[in-house]
Amino acid sequence: MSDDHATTPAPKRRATLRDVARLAEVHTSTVSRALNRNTRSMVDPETAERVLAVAAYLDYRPNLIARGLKLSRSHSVGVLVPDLLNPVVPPIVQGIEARLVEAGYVVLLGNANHVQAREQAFVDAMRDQQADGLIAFTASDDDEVLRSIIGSGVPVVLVNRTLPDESIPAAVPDDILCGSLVVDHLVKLGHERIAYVAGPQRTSTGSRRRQGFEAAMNRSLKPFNPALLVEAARYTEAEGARCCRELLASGIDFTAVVAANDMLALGCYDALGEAGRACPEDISVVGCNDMPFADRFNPPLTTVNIAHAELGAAAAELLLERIESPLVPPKQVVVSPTLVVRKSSAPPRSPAGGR
Amino acid sequence: MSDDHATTPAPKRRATLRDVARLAEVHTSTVSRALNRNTRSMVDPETAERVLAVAAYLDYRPNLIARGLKLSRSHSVGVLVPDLLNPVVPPIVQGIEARLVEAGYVVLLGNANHVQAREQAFVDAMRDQQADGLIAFTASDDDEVLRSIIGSGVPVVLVNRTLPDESIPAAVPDDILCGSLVVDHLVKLGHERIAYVAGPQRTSTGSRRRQGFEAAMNRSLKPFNPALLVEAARYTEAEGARCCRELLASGIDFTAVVAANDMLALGCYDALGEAGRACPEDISVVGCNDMPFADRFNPPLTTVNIAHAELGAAAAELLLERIESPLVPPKQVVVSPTLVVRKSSAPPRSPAGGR
DNA sequence: ATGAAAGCGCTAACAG
DNA sequence: CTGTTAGCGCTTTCAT
Repeated sequence: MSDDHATTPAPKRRATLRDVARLAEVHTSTVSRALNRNTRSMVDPETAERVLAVAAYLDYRPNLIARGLKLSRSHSVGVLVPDLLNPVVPPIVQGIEARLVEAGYVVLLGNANHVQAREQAFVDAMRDQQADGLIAFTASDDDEVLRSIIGSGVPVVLVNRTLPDESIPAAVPDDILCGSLVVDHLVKLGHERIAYVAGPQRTSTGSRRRQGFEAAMNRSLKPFNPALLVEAARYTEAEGARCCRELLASGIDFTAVVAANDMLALGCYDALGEAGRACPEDISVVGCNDMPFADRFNPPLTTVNIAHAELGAAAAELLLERIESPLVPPKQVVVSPTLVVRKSSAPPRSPAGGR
Repeated sequence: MSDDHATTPAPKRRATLRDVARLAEVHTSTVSRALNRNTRSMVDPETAERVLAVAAYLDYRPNLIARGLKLSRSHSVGVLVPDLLNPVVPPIVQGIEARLVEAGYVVLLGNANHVQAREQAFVDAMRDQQADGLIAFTASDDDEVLRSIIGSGVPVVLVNRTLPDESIPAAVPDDILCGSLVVDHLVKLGHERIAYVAGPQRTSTGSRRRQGFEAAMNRSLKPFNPALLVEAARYTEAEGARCCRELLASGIDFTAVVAANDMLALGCYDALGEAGRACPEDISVVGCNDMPFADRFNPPLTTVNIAHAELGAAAAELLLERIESPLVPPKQVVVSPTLVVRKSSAPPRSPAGGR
C-alpha cells in the first residue's frame, strides 16, 4: 500500500470526487455513478460499497454548484414577495418552502418592498443564478416585470393573486366565494344596507372579491347601492380608514361594512372609533384573510379564512410540475375559503334599515 | 463582413461569454476583462466599448453558477429561521434581506419548523450549495447543529438569540435592559408584587431577560419573591397561559405580571380572562418585543420595542464583514430596546400590596 | 492590450 | 462494468 499521498482525514478542504476516486482507487466517473442512486446499478456492487465507504469516510458532499453548471439545473427556485411584513405572506411562504424542500429544492427569497426596481432586480438575479423557477406574489395588472419574465422560458407560477390571462399557472383563493360568503352572513343577520371597501382593482383579489360581493348583493333581496362602494389604493390600514371615513361622510345610511381584507377592516375599526360608532353595535365590519391575530383584535374580527399554507404548497406543487414536465398545459388551483364568525358582526340595531 | 454565423438576435438560448467574444471578434478572456469593473482598465477603451455594446445587444448576463464554480464563491447566504410564523421573524428577515441584496448577495431561506432534523438538512444544503455564510435565528444551548457548523469554516452569525460563547458574532437586543425597563415602569406605577413568566432558559433571550428582571427587582425597594417566577417551555401563547394559571393557583398575591415576550403575554391575557381577573384593573401585564399588532390586542399591550429590522441589518452587516475579512476578530452588536406604554399596565388597585 | 491554456467539480456520451 | 474524453461558462495565470 503506498502511503505517500495524504492519509490524514482531510483536515480543512472539502473532499471532492477526485479525492474519493483516488482513495477508492477507481475513476471519478465510477464514483459519480456509484454515488447517484439512478446510476448506482451500473457499477459493481462491491466497488459501489467501497466507494460509498470512502465517501462517508471523507465526509464527501457533492458540490451542487458544479453539478448545476454541468446539468444546467440549480435546484433552486425564487420566491418573490411584495412585502414580507404583510401578515398573509409568511404562512404562504412557509407552505411553499416546506413543499420545495421536500422535493430537494432550495428557496431564494426576494422582497420587492413594493418597488418595481427591486422586483426587477430580483428577477434578474434569479436568471443570473439560474433559478429553475419562480413563484411570485406580486401579480398586478400593471406589473411589467412579471409579464416580461413569463414566457421568457423560466417557469413561473403565481400565488395568491393572479393575472387575467388564465393560461398562467397559479394558486389562488376562491375570491368570488370570499365576497359572497360575507354577504350571505350579513344578510342572514338582517343587514340590508351594506357598504364595501374594495381592494385595488388592478389585483385579482381586489376585483374578484368585489365581483363576488356585488353578485351576492344582487342575488339578495335589496340590490347594492354603488355609492356605498369605495376603492382602496392599497391594502393598508390607513387606506381602510380613509375609505371608511368617506363612507361615513357620504351621509348614506349603512349598518355593515365589508372590507376586501383584514388590514382594510382594521382601518375601518379606526374610522368607526373616530366617528364614535361602536362595532358591532352600530356597524358590523367583516374582513377577509383571517390573518394571524385577527382573533385578538378588539373586537375579534369576523372574517374569511384562507388556508394560506395550503395555497403556498399548491403553488410549489404547480411549479414542480412545470419544471419536471414543461409540456403539460398549465393549471390553476383555487382553494376554498371558509367563513369565521367572531365578534365584529351582529344583527343591525333596528331590524330593517332606513332613516 | 461574414454573415454566415447566426445574425438573429439569440432567439432562445442565453448568450454566453463566447457568443459575445465571437460577435465582438475578441477572445473570451478579453470579454471577461471588459465586463468586470475591476479588470476593465486592462483592456483598450475602444475594445471595451465594443464588447459592452455587443453584450448589451445580446442581452448578455453572466452565469453566476459558472462564476461561482470558478471563484468558489456563490454570493448567496443562508438564513435559518426556527419558525416563519413567529411574528418577530419576518421583520428581522426583512432587515437581513435588504442589506444582503444591497451587497449583491442572494438569500437562501430555510425554515426549521423547530425540528432539528430540518435544521440539519438546511445547514447541509447550505454547505452543498456553497453558501458563503449563514445567519441563524435558532441559537439555543442544546443546539448541536449550530455548534457543529460554527468553526467548520463557514462564517456564521447569530441573530436575536446568541450562545454563551461570546466569540461568536451576533446581533442581539439588549435583553438585560428589556427586563429592567419593564420593572422600572411597573415600580413607578406603584407595583410591588410582580410575577414573572420567564422564557426558555436555554435561550439567551429567556435567561438574560430574566436576569434583567431579577436585577431590577432587587434594585427596587421590595426584593423579588422567587415563588413568583415560572418558566415557559416555549414562547407560545399556550405556555404563557399555563404559566399564568400556575401563578394564579399559587395563591401568592401579585398585582402585575411581566412576560418574557408578547406571545407569553397573550397567554396571560387568556389565563386572566378565565380567572375573571381584568387587565389592567386587577392585574397589569407587560410583554416584550412589540410584535406587529400588539397595539391592536385587547387591551393594547404595554411592551418593549425592539428594532427588529435593524437587528437583521446588523446581523447581515456582521456576516458581510466576516466574509470579506475573516481575520478580524468577531464582534457582537446589541441594539437598545425602548419601553412602549399602552393600556395593559396601570397602577395597582390598592396603593400598597398585601391581602 | 490581448490570446492561449488551464481548471473550478461534476456528469455524460463513448469506447472498450 | 469501468476508464477516457469532453465540456458546462467562467476567470486567471502566463505568454506574447
